[in-house]
Amino acid sequence: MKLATWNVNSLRVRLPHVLDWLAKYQPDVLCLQETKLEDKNFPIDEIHAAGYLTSISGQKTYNGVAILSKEPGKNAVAAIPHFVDEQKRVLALTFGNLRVICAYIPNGQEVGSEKYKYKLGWLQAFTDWIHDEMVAYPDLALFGDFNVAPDDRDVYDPKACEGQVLVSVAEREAFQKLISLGLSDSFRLFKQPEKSFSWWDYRMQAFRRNMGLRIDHVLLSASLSKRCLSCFIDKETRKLDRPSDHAPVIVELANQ
DNA sequence: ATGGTAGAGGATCTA
Repeated sequence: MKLATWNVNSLRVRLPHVLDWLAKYQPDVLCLQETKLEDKNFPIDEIHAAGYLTSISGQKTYNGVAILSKEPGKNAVAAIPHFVDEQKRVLALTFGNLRVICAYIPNGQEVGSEKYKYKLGWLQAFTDWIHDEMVAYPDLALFGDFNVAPDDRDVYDPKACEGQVLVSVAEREAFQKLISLGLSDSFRLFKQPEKSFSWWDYRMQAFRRNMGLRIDHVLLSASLSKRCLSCFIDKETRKLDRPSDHAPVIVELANQ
Protein backbone atom coordinates (compact mmCIF):
# COMPACT_ATOMS: atom_id res chain seq x y z
CA MET A 1 0.00 0.00 0.00
CA LYS A 2 1.38 3.35 -1.08
CA LEU A 3 0.47 6.59 0.65
CA ALA A 4 1.76 10.13 0.18
CA THR A 5 1.54 13.74 1.27
CA TRP A 6 2.04 16.89 -0.81
CA ASN A 7 1.64 20.56 -0.01
CA VAL A 8 0.56 21.75 -3.46
CA ASN A 9 0.33 25.50 -2.72
CA SER A 10 -2.90 26.04 -4.70
CA LEU A 11 -4.59 23.01 -6.23
CA ARG A 12 -6.01 25.25 -8.96
CA VAL A 13 -2.50 25.93 -10.25
CA ARG A 14 -1.06 22.51 -9.47
CA LEU A 15 -3.88 20.25 -10.70
CA PRO A 16 -2.00 19.18 -13.87
CA HIS A 17 1.03 18.19 -11.78
CA VAL A 18 -1.15 16.31 -9.31
CA LEU A 19 -2.95 14.40 -12.08
CA ASP A 20 0.35 13.49 -13.74
CA TRP A 21 1.79 12.44 -10.41
CA LEU A 22 -1.22 10.24 -9.56
CA ALA A 23 -0.93 8.55 -12.95
CA LYS A 24 2.78 7.92 -12.43
CA TYR A 25 2.77 6.69 -8.81
CA GLN A 26 -0.78 5.35 -8.41
CA PRO A 27 -0.79 5.86 -4.62
CA ASP A 28 -3.68 4.39 -2.66
CA VAL A 29 -3.94 7.63 -0.70
CA LEU A 30 -2.66 11.16 -1.35
CA CYS A 31 -2.99 13.83 1.33
CA LEU A 32 -2.94 17.42 0.06
CA GLN A 33 -2.31 20.67 1.90
CA GLU A 34 -2.76 24.30 0.92
CA THR A 35 -5.42 23.54 -1.65
CA LYS A 36 -6.61 27.17 -1.23
CA LEU A 37 -10.03 26.26 -2.62
CA GLU A 38 -13.56 26.44 -1.32
CA ASP A 39 -15.20 23.01 -1.40
CA LYS A 40 -17.60 24.09 -4.16
CA ASN A 41 -14.60 24.84 -6.40
CA PHE A 42 -12.73 21.58 -5.77
CA PRO A 43 -11.90 19.82 -9.08
CA ILE A 44 -13.81 16.65 -8.15
CA ASP A 45 -14.57 15.64 -11.73
CA GLU A 46 -10.96 15.75 -12.92
CA ILE A 47 -9.81 13.75 -9.90
CA HIS A 48 -12.61 11.21 -10.30
CA ALA A 49 -11.58 10.80 -13.93
CA ALA A 50 -8.08 9.94 -12.67
CA GLY A 51 -9.58 7.13 -10.58
CA TYR A 52 -9.67 8.82 -7.18
CA LEU A 53 -12.30 9.71 -4.63
CA THR A 54 -12.09 13.00 -2.76
CA SER A 55 -12.62 14.04 0.83
CA ILE A 56 -12.14 17.76 1.32
CA SER A 57 -12.02 20.53 3.89
CA GLY A 58 -11.26 23.75 2.11
CA GLN A 59 -11.48 27.50 2.35
CA LYS A 60 -10.78 30.48 0.15
CA THR A 61 -7.25 31.93 -0.30
CA TYR A 62 -5.39 30.09 2.48
CA ASN A 63 -5.04 26.62 3.97
CA GLY A 64 -7.37 23.81 2.88
CA VAL A 65 -6.68 20.08 3.03
CA ALA A 66 -7.92 17.05 1.09
CA ILE A 67 -7.50 13.30 0.95
CA LEU A 68 -7.59 11.58 -2.44
CA SER A 69 -8.05 7.81 -2.33
CA LYS A 70 -8.80 4.86 -4.54
CA GLU A 71 -11.15 3.35 -1.94
CA PRO A 72 -13.76 5.23 0.06
CA GLY A 73 -12.86 6.23 3.61
CA LYS A 74 -15.15 6.63 6.59
CA ASN A 75 -15.36 8.36 9.98
CA ALA A 76 -14.28 11.70 8.57
CA VAL A 77 -13.21 14.38 11.03
CA ALA A 78 -12.38 17.85 9.69
CA ALA A 79 -11.53 19.81 12.83
CA ILE A 80 -9.61 19.35 16.07
CA PRO A 81 -12.32 18.63 18.67
CA HIS A 82 -12.81 21.26 21.38
CA PHE A 83 -10.43 23.66 19.63
CA VAL A 84 -11.83 26.79 18.04
CA ASP A 85 -10.11 27.35 14.71
CA GLU A 86 -11.48 29.00 11.58
CA GLN A 87 -8.58 27.68 9.53
CA LYS A 88 -9.10 24.42 7.61
CA ARG A 89 -6.00 22.44 8.50
CA VAL A 90 -6.94 18.86 9.36
CA LEU A 91 -8.81 15.96 7.84
CA ALA A 92 -8.97 12.40 9.18
CA LEU A 93 -10.33 9.36 7.38
CA THR A 94 -10.32 5.60 8.00
CA PHE A 95 -9.51 2.93 5.39
CA GLY A 96 -10.10 -0.54 6.81
CA ASN A 97 -8.16 -0.42 10.10
CA LEU A 98 -5.91 2.37 8.90
CA ARG A 99 -6.51 5.84 10.28
CA VAL A 100 -5.09 8.50 7.97
CA ILE A 101 -4.69 12.05 9.20
CA CYS A 102 -3.85 14.88 6.83
CA ALA A 103 -2.56 18.02 8.55
CA TYR A 104 -1.30 21.46 7.63
CA ILE A 105 0.44 22.77 10.74
CA PRO A 106 0.60 26.60 10.99
CA ASN A 107 3.76 28.24 9.64
CA GLY A 108 4.29 30.60 12.56
CA GLN A 109 5.75 33.36 10.38
CA GLU A 110 8.27 34.69 12.91
CA VAL A 111 9.42 33.54 16.35
CA GLY A 112 7.52 35.46 19.03
CA SER A 113 4.79 36.72 16.68
CA GLU A 114 1.06 36.18 17.20
CA LYS A 115 1.14 33.57 14.44
CA TYR A 116 3.97 31.77 16.26
CA LYS A 117 1.91 31.66 19.46
CA TYR A 118 -1.04 30.36 17.45
CA LYS A 119 1.24 27.66 16.01
CA LEU A 120 2.39 26.45 19.42
CA GLY A 121 -1.13 26.47 20.84
CA TRP A 122 -2.39 24.69 17.75
CA LEU A 123 0.30 22.01 18.10
CA GLN A 124 -0.69 21.43 21.73
CA ALA A 125 -4.35 20.93 20.81
CA PHE A 126 -3.38 18.80 17.82
CA THR A 127 -1.13 16.57 19.96
CA ASP A 128 -3.93 16.03 22.49
CA TRP A 129 -6.25 15.06 19.65
CA ILE A 130 -3.72 12.68 18.06
CA HIS A 131 -3.29 11.03 21.46
CA ASP A 132 -7.01 10.28 21.52
CA GLU A 133 -7.02 9.16 17.90
CA MET A 134 -4.20 6.69 18.60
CA VAL A 135 -6.19 5.15 21.41
CA ALA A 136 -9.13 4.67 19.07
CA TYR A 137 -7.00 3.70 16.05
CA PRO A 138 -3.74 1.83 16.79
CA ASP A 139 -2.88 1.79 13.07
CA LEU A 140 -2.47 5.53 12.61
CA ALA A 141 -0.53 7.38 9.92
CA LEU A 142 -0.08 11.13 10.14
CA PHE A 143 0.72 12.98 6.90
CA GLY A 144 1.41 16.61 6.40
CA ASP A 145 3.30 19.84 6.20
CA PHE A 146 4.44 20.17 9.82
CA ASN A 147 6.35 23.40 9.29
CA VAL A 148 9.01 22.03 11.64
CA ALA A 149 12.46 20.75 10.69
CA PRO A 150 12.97 18.22 13.50
CA ASP A 151 16.76 18.05 13.47
CA ASP A 152 19.81 19.91 12.19
CA ARG A 153 20.11 17.20 9.53
CA ASP A 154 16.85 18.57 8.16
CA VAL A 155 18.21 22.10 7.64
CA TYR A 156 20.47 23.30 4.80
CA ASP A 157 22.45 25.60 7.12
CA PRO A 158 21.77 24.89 10.81
CA LYS A 159 23.91 27.80 11.97
CA ALA A 160 22.24 30.37 9.72
CA CYS A 161 18.77 29.06 10.64
CA GLU A 162 19.36 28.58 14.36
CA GLY A 163 16.45 29.91 16.42
CA GLN A 164 14.45 30.87 13.31
CA VAL A 165 10.87 29.87 12.69
CA LEU A 166 10.45 26.21 11.56
CA VAL A 167 13.66 25.38 13.45
CA SER A 168 13.30 27.01 16.89
CA VAL A 169 13.66 24.99 20.10
CA ALA A 170 10.01 25.39 21.12
CA GLU A 171 8.79 24.14 17.74
CA ARG A 172 11.14 21.16 17.84
CA GLU A 173 10.04 20.35 21.39
CA ALA A 174 6.41 20.44 20.27
CA PHE A 175 7.28 18.08 17.43
CA GLN A 176 9.04 15.72 19.85
CA LYS A 177 5.99 15.75 22.13
CA LEU A 178 3.97 14.53 19.19
CA ILE A 179 6.57 11.84 18.43
CA SER A 180 6.49 10.84 22.12
CA LEU A 181 2.91 9.68 21.70
CA GLY A 182 4.46 6.64 20.07
CA LEU A 183 5.00 7.79 16.50
CA SER A 184 8.01 7.31 14.24
CA ASP A 185 9.36 9.69 11.63
CA SER A 186 9.13 7.23 8.75
CA PHE A 187 11.86 8.99 6.76
CA ARG A 188 14.41 8.16 9.47
CA LEU A 189 13.51 4.48 9.55
CA PHE A 190 15.74 4.16 6.48
CA LYS A 191 19.14 5.29 5.30
CA GLN A 192 18.66 8.53 3.39
CA PRO A 193 20.82 10.81 1.26
CA GLU A 194 22.56 13.67 3.08
CA LYS A 195 20.79 17.01 2.82
CA SER A 196 17.36 15.62 2.01
CA PHE A 197 14.73 18.32 2.09
CA SER A 198 11.03 18.60 1.21
CA TRP A 199 10.66 22.36 0.83
CA TRP A 200 12.71 25.03 -0.89
CA ASP A 201 11.84 28.73 -0.91
CA TYR A 202 10.87 30.12 -4.30
CA ARG A 203 13.36 32.94 -3.74
CA MET A 204 17.11 33.15 -4.15
CA GLN A 205 17.24 30.11 -6.45
CA ALA A 206 16.97 28.07 -3.27
CA PHE A 207 16.15 24.81 -5.02
CA ARG A 208 19.08 25.01 -7.42
CA ARG A 209 21.35 25.61 -4.42
CA ASN A 210 19.53 22.96 -2.33
CA MET A 211 18.79 25.54 0.35
CA GLY A 212 15.88 23.61 1.80
CA LEU A 213 14.27 22.23 4.91
CA ARG A 214 12.64 18.88 5.63
CA ILE A 215 9.30 19.99 7.04
CA ASP A 216 6.89 17.56 5.36
CA HIS A 217 6.59 14.30 7.24
CA VAL A 218 4.88 10.94 7.53
CA LEU A 219 4.61 9.83 11.15
CA LEU A 220 3.60 6.25 11.85
CA SER A 221 2.28 4.44 14.92
CA ALA A 222 4.36 1.47 16.13
CA SER A 223 2.25 -1.15 14.35
CA LEU A 224 2.63 0.72 11.05
CA SER A 225 6.36 1.41 11.51
CA LYS A 226 6.86 -2.37 11.49
CA ARG A 227 5.05 -2.55 8.16
CA CYS A 228 6.86 0.39 6.57
CA LEU A 229 8.97 -0.70 3.59
CA SER A 230 10.22 2.65 2.32
CA CYS A 231 9.96 6.41 2.60
CA PHE A 232 11.25 8.90 0.07
CA ILE A 233 10.91 12.49 -1.03
CA ASP A 234 10.13 12.96 -4.72
CA LYS A 235 12.07 16.13 -5.41
CA GLU A 236 11.66 15.70 -9.17
CA THR A 237 8.35 17.55 -8.84
CA ARG A 238 10.26 20.64 -7.73
CA LYS A 239 11.94 20.77 -11.18
CA LEU A 240 8.65 21.11 -13.08
CA ASP A 241 7.34 24.34 -14.57
CA ARG A 242 5.35 26.28 -11.98
CA PRO A 243 6.23 23.82 -9.21
CA SER A 244 4.89 23.74 -5.69
CA ASP A 245 7.58 24.87 -3.28
CA HIS A 246 7.06 21.50 -1.51
CA ALA A 247 7.86 18.00 -2.77
CA PRO A 248 5.71 14.92 -2.06
CA VAL A 249 6.73 12.37 0.57
CA ILE A 250 5.75 8.75 -0.15
CA VAL A 251 5.66 5.71 2.11
CA GLU A 252 5.02 2.10 1.23
CA LEU A 253 3.40 -0.18 3.81
CA ALA A 254 3.43 -3.96 3.67
CA ASN A 255 -0.01 -5.53 3.57
CA GLN A 256 -1.13 -7.10 6.81
C1' DA B 1 20.09 46.33 5.84
C1' DT B 2 15.53 42.34 5.66
C1' DG B 3 16.30 41.50 0.11
C1' DG B 4 14.21 37.70 -3.37
C1' DT B 5 9.30 34.70 -5.58
C1' DA B 6 4.76 32.63 -5.83
C1' DG B 7 -0.38 32.49 -5.06
C1' DA B 8 -4.75 34.83 -4.18
C1' DG B 9 -7.16 38.74 -5.36
C1' DG B 10 -7.25 42.95 -6.82
C1' DA B 11 -4.00 46.16 -1.76
C1' DT B 12 -1.66 43.50 0.83
C1' DC B 13 -1.31 39.07 3.28
C1' DT B 14 0.82 34.59 3.68
C1' DA B 15 4.44 31.51 3.09
